[in-house]
Amino acid sequence: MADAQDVLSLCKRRGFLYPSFEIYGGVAGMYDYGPLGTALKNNIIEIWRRLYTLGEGFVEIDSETIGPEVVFKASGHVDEFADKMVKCKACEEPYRADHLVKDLHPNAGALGEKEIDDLIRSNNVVCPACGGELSTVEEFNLMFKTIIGPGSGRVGYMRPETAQGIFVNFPNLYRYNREKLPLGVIQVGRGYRNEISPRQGIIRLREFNMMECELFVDPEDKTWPRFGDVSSETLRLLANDGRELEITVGDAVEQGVICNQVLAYFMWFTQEFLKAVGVDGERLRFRQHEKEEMAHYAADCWDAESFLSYGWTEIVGIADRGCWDLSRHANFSGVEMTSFKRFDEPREVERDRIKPRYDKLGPMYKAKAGKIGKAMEEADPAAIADGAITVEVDGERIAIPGELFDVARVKEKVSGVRSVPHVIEPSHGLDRIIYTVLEHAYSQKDDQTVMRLSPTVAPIKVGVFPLMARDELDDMAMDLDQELRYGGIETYYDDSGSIGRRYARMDEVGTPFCITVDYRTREDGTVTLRERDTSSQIRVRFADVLNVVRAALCGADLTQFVVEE
RNA sequence: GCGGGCGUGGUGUAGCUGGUUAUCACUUAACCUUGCCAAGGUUAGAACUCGGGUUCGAAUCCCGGCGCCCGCACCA
Repeated sequence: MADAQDVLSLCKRRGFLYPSFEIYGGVAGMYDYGPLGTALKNNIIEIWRRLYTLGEGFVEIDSETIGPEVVFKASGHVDEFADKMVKCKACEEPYRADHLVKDLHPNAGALGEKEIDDLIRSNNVVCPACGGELSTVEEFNLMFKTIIGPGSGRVGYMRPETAQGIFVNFPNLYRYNREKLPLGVIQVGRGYRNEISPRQGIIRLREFNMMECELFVDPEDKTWPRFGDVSSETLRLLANDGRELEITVGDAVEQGVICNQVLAYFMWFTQEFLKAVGVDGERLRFRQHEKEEMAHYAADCWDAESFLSYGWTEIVGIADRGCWDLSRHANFSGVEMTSFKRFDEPREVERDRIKPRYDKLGPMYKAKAGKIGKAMEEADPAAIADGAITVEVDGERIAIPGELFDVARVKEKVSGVRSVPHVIEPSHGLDRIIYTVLEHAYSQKDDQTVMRLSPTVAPIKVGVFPLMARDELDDMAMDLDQELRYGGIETYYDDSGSIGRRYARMDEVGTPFCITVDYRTREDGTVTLRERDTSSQIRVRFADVLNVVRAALCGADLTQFVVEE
């Protein structure tokens, strides 16, 4: 098993990762991607993006990373995403308020600020360190707070997830999708969480990269068109009833282990993505959240976890967020966040409706009459009690006596229903995926490090060397190098030191292939192609190189290109 | 955030009962050499985590900040 220190050390040495602001001593939970890390990250993003956009027909957006307070009020992050804190007035020591009173209440974690404050006052709880008086309870929110605009502008927050940028755009996107579900929207970007104690390299960052997908589906229909294609594929699950199972996607849904087809399909989809970028399938599983572990918005949630030197680590969360987000934004914004499902045929329904007698309402309720009438029309006749209907107008409940309305049987044509879509969210921690890919690729061969990165994600695809940096071998190698680069293949030209050292250097950064121009090249126009994991070589024609490399990067059989000895 | 451990070239380290120009290896660069897997030679570059204190003198002792590791807590 690779040691995290070794992996991180290599990452720094070879330009995958650098601790941020290192010359100033660094900041915990912040890392910069170096040249190779950035290339690796871009490659992973591109694979992910293509799977979702080209593969599933989803659309991609790019939204703001700062949002006004109301967005995160609605999302719940302002209230839920915070710890309650008190500080000692004497020594300034901060404490988790709910921890100080946990012996005074059976469920201290669930108490509000005021309740905890009352408990502290009535029980004379003092600072555990110095006995000083405690401040009132404050929230320590894990979001970074800022001000939008100069002076006392609006309060804003750095987004803790990219998801909200998609939710608040739902009406636009639904329209873009020509008012049809399902609607899949993806976004790649940064999120910010002011972690209390970030650790473990890039596993827990304060500023981190996410790839999120919000899939809006009909709440009544959580089937998926391509589900049949994958139902016999297997998943490794750890359910929250304690069961560990290898089970097919189809059986998991049938037996109710995974609650619906969409969720199950995207768990499989996630697994295929992760394997494609180089996560070891043997070190991958899906763990279902415990009921109390579930986020404030989630109805069901499975984490894809990879096994690292840190232990099992969440790298993707796949949640059924239900209608939570859209409902909340509808409430807070007053904008309708629904989809409209048209019936095949408009249906005629007969129903009773309340018809207000506006001629009598007017004189009685004056200015309010209009609003009251409207509320009455929307009220259900079944709610009539003792001959009167009670409606709520501007927060006031008013009982309207029977003589002010009639109940009439009406025929209505209904052409469909409005409902708030449910959201299935595969949310990827990109930095954690990158780290997993690096650690799973890390291997030792005869005391040397070989990064067995898959060709699709490797930052450098081909090392190009002249066997000797003379006798025109270097000129030929440089021509070859340029041809490959112009052909869209990332290369690395190297003519320094021994050939073995150059191979080793490429092995260490995960370059899958190396091409060497040697003396025979001058004679018969062939070069050697060396494969990283086996060190085996084949000889191919100089003129074929671009095609050979393209085939090799796809893992295709290369025998047709091999020149006999 | 708490408790414990630790910070020396790019990496890994020696020195740390204070005292010349801070040890060694790998790495990196240039040149020579080298006819396929980190060969060799010459030369060069490169470090005491930061700040304060004690002292004639601090990599070394003391205090604090920052960072890393382990445990607890936290983890949408």
